[in-house]
Amino acid sequence: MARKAGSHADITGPAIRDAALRLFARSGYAAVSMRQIAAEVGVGAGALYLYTPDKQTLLFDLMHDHMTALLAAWDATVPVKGVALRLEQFVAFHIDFHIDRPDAVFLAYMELRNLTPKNFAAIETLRRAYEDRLETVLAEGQETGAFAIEDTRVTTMALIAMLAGIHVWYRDGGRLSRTRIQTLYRDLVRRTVSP
Amino acid sequence: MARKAGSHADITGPAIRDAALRLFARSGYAAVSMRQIAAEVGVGAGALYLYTPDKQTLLFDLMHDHMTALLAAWDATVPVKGVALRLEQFVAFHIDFHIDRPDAVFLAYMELRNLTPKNFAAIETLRRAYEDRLETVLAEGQETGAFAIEDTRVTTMALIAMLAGIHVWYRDGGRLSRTRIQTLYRDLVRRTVSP
DNA sequence: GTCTATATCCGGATAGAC
DNA sequence: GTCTATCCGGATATAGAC
Repeated sequence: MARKAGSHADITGPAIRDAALRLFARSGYAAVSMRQIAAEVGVGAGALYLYTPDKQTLLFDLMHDHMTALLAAWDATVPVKGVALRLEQFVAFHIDFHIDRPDAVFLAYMELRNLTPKNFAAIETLRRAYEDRLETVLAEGQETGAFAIEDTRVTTMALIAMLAGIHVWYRDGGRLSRTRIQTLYRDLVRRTVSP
Repeated sequence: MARKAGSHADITGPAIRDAALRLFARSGYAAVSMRQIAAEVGVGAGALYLYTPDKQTLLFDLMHDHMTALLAAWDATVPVKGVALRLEQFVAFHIDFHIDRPDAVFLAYMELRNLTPKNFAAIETLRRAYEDRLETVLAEGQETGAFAIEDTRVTTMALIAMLAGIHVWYRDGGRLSRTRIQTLYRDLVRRTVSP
């Protein structure tokens, strides 16, 4: 995303990304026009192209930044001792990270088909890397006998899907607090893998 | 969907729906044009409007028919005795129904935001009704002591999400047969609710 | 029942003034 | 750095011929 030095660049650039993220998440990439994004930011449509070469790149950058931030955040956690606790740490981490970024999460799995093939491949690689983080934990627990898992890959996908499903119904200020949700899902996951 | 009597109506009408379903699932509602659908069917774009008043209604009809078929199919199952077996029946049913209709499944949860508010409400009601079918089974098992569930609603959403996630990675002729998948998920679900 | 032609509008992206 | 004006293509939906 090319960015020229100068007056409002530091404000307008992030504002464009924020607006695009919000609008893409709400209405879908294909249904949102560059004019809408510009209007939300308060600039003319032409000004957007000072910050992004095109609409596709704007989408890709949003998704790419989200996925790399997700991976970096998990890799920056301090592993707790014991694979069972490490799994619980993953669950709590995942819920925290995703509840804080509902729009980016929405994009990351709803707009894959609006990426060009090359961009799609890049995001898929990152997504697969995140799945592998969980699968690594499950495989370790399986080897040590801490877990009893029939098929590691299927269990990985099942748990990721279960956790990802939270965003469908979660609302700030709803019936369940974030901590309560983390407790409930920690227990669901634990039961799924415990011997 | 208005339909005039006459020569090719019985062929073209379903052909339009088939093409629209396939294209919407592949590229997304907003990214597919009426011209594309018409070309896929082999008619001019204008001819589509003999079978649907507009693009939105075409989308809604596809989603609505899928959801009502889903509910009808479940309600038509002969309940097995015992709530634990009934839950296993739900898992096998869900997997069968959804694996057979990948495109419709995709639409039903990816294109919700492209529905008008009124159409959205109608589909949401049906979706909620399906969730309630599962929740009813879980609640019954909880009451009889057959299951040990901390929060029935959360467990319902967690299991639905887990099952829905299959479509993300399932491929015909892949590593796992349908029966194998049903067995694996049956066990995952069983562990999630068993006392 | 379908086609061709068209009305009308809106999309992404660019050029040049300020 | 942003605005205004614009190019150009393609969208939905309709009208009238066959």
